Amino acid sequence: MALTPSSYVVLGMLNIGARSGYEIKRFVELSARFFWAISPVQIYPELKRLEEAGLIRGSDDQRGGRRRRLFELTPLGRETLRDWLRNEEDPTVEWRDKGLLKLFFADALGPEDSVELVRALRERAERLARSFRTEIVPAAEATSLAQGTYYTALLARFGLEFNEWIVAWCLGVERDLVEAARPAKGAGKPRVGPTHGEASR
Amino acid sequence: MALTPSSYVVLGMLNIGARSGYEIKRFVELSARFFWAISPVQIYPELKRLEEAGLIRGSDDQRGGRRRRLFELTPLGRETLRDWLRNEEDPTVEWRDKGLLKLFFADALGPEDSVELVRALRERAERLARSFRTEIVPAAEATSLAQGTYYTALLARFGLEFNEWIVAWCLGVERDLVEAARPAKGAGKPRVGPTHGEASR
DNA sequence: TAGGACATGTAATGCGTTACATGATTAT
DNA sequence: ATAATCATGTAACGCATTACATGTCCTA
Repeated sequence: MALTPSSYVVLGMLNIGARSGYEIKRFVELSARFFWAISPVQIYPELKRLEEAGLIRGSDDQRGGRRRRLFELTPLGRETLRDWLRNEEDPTVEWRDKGLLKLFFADALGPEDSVELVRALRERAERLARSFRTEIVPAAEATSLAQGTYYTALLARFGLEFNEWIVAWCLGVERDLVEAARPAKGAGKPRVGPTHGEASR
Repeated sequence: MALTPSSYVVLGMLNIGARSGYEIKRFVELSARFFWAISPVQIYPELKRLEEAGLIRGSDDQRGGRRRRLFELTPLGRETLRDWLRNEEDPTVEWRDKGLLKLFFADALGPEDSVELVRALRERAERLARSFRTEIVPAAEATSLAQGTYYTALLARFGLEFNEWIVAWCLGVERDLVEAARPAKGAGKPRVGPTHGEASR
């Protein structure tokens, strides 16, 4: 059987303490979703496949009328996860950002509308940063503490710092745009050139 | 007819100077690909659809035996693009990064193997930063100059600075990992805690 | 004269999301 | 009582990638 990235998400989540499909879903929502989304519709069939392959072991946990199935990694499953983590295929990235895409085409707009696109991007990053600060980082740190893990919290902080960096970048661009608009008396677009440069470093 | 993000990529690329399907493909490879990938198989049918909808106008350009079709935006097409850029739907992001995903699960590994994951992430970002510096930014600045655009070059610089930020973040983590390994005599994993904190800001 | 860039496609496959469905338990 | 959360799925759809196909022109 061929293992997909989704398989490894499931294996990895079981390894850091998730036990049921539902818990995997919640873990993902609170962390991995930002760099690897996966939905319940993928999780449950995946659990079945992994169990058939002997990588995880499931047991029924009937509490009252509510059924649920608890899983744990088998030694084979743990080794399979570790092998994947260690193997050297180039780690692919796919980034699909409608906000950046719109900004890329912003020359089609006048200055007032285009600065609005930067602002929308910044506000999104501010919202995300806020949710990292108040929800995701604390939850990840709780998990790290409970499970004795390090990278759970590290990646949550990465998400926070990344969004803060985006905010800073947007603010730099917004500053440049108003400055470029001033001397030309609000008329022209800013020209290509040095601009705000090293906003971060 | 319903317009998809791919439709707007095509419209947007025509707006900043691409003329044929092939040129759109090349433009995308040199810029938008990093925040919105799209392949030839999507571009050509899309051109057909947009022409049928009256958003672009195509003409045959037979140079010798080599056929090619040149397109330009119609006024309606340009207005459609501008409307999309101005409308306020939340700009969705999707990030799918196998490197970050692996790092997230790195607790399954020992310290030597897990630092290797950070290094792989950093090296990828370094490669990307290099390709931005030597290829993408120069190409984008040439386009900006030729077409009188601003955001083409801006977004290329964004890609460069973003990858440089990733490199800096990885270096911070790598530093923390070796420091955490030293006092414990190479035995333990680093614990949850303050760590390198504000590597950037 | 062979390889690479130019130029445009078709067909098959697969992956993932959306919408929908079901039922139990806990909190308000 | 009602809503929210727990818990697990099915079915349909659509979008995007992969592999393949074709032919031209230019350069080394």
